[in-house]
Amino acid sequence: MNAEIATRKSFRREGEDKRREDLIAATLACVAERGLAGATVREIAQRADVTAGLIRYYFPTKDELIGAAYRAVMQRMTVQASDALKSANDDPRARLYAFVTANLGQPIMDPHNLSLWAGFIALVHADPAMAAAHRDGYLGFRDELEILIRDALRSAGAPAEPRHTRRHAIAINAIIDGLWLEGCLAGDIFSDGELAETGITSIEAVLGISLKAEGGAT
Amino acid sequence: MNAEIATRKSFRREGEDKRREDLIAATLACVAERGLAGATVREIAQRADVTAGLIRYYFPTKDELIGAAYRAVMQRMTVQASDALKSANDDPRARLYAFVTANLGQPIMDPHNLSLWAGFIALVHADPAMAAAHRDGYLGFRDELEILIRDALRSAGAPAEPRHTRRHAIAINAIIDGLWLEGCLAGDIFSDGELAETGITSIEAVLGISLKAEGGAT
DNA sequence: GCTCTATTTATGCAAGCGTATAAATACTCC
DNA sequence: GGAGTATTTATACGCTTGCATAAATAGAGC
Repeated sequence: MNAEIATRKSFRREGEDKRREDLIAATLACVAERGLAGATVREIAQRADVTAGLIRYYFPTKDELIGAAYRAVMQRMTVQASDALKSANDDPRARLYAFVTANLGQPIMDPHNLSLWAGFIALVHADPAMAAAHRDGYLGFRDELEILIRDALRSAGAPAEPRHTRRHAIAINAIIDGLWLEGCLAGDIFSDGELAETGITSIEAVLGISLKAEGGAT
Repeated sequence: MNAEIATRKSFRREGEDKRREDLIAATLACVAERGLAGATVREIAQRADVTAGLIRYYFPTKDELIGAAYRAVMQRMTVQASDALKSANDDPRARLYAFVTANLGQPIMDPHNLSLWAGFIALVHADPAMAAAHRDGYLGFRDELEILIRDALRSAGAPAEPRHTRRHAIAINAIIDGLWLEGCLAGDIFSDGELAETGITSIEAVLGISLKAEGGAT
């Protein structure tokens, strides 16, 4: 040991998966706090308690990290919505009901999620890879929704041919997205559960069926 | 005249309004082409055929220019939607119909508009001034919509008390926003007019009335 | 046509950016 | 416990960014 004052940062080696997750989490935290512009390599590294150079070891370029973060957000929201389905998997109409209310409540309907989402959407236009990632996510969501709708319609004895369910999926996807947007942007001007309730009522009107399970389960 | 090679850029003095408009237009062009990140002071200046320093003469800070551009876009979209109303101002239901289809067609439903919008929305979270600008625009839009809804309901002999129209406005705003989003993001996977048609059908279902004028005008 | 000033150009600066690369170090395996 | 390697740190480079400031000039008013 000599007279050097500055000591080198001590560190632990982490598994590859853990590090990637940490870096993505740090990225999301940065974006949530100061927007996409605030997600600089240095800031992300600092938040992950790591030096900036390490990021490049796991992500060849910053854009790849950003893309990975976007996919992580979308997947997280998808998983959260799917979790809601597991809790109420008996009646098809109850399932659709649960899916809608989950998407229009905490933790999915959150300003941070919107910030992240909007930031990425703004990139979609310029970055083809991001655009592809987005389209996949969107179509995946709509497909899942379309199945829920089809089952709910059938359960209510209503016609559920593809040409109907496709249109319904488009419309109901719009209702969910639109209300989600409103809630994220100005959640404080709505009473608790108002948006979810509005969503359910509107969707019932569009489908022409009730989403309250008649059997009375769950 | 001496041996200097580099000549100073010649220029014309423009009126304040003209310059501001040009700079905003250049900003929008930059954002449209390469996203918000592509809208650098130098790039904007070049597109406006002006040197970078001049921007600061009209906009104290770049953020102010961005904010002005945001307001310009929103206003442009609002005006375009209002223009559609002027063409069909007889029957209240026809007016609502026109308003909806205008918002779900060209030139409002355009990827560029979404890019701009998303970029700004991503900023809203971090910038209170931008947030205020956005909320004003949103509430303005919804208020206009609520009036159209109220008149349409009355015209159809349906109840139109505030507590109903408010809910309807929230829901229908969501439908319009959501479909607008879908169309901007992936307009190519929808047939022409499909989204507008879907919107009308859904809104009719939600309101429980037809939007085709019975009298048969326009 | 001269003067004066608002407008515009030109230049530079300090900060922050993403990326590259070499050195250091924690852990694995024998 | 020693050697080897994958992981991490440290440092620096080249670029771009927004912003500041001084010099130049177009056009209005007399």
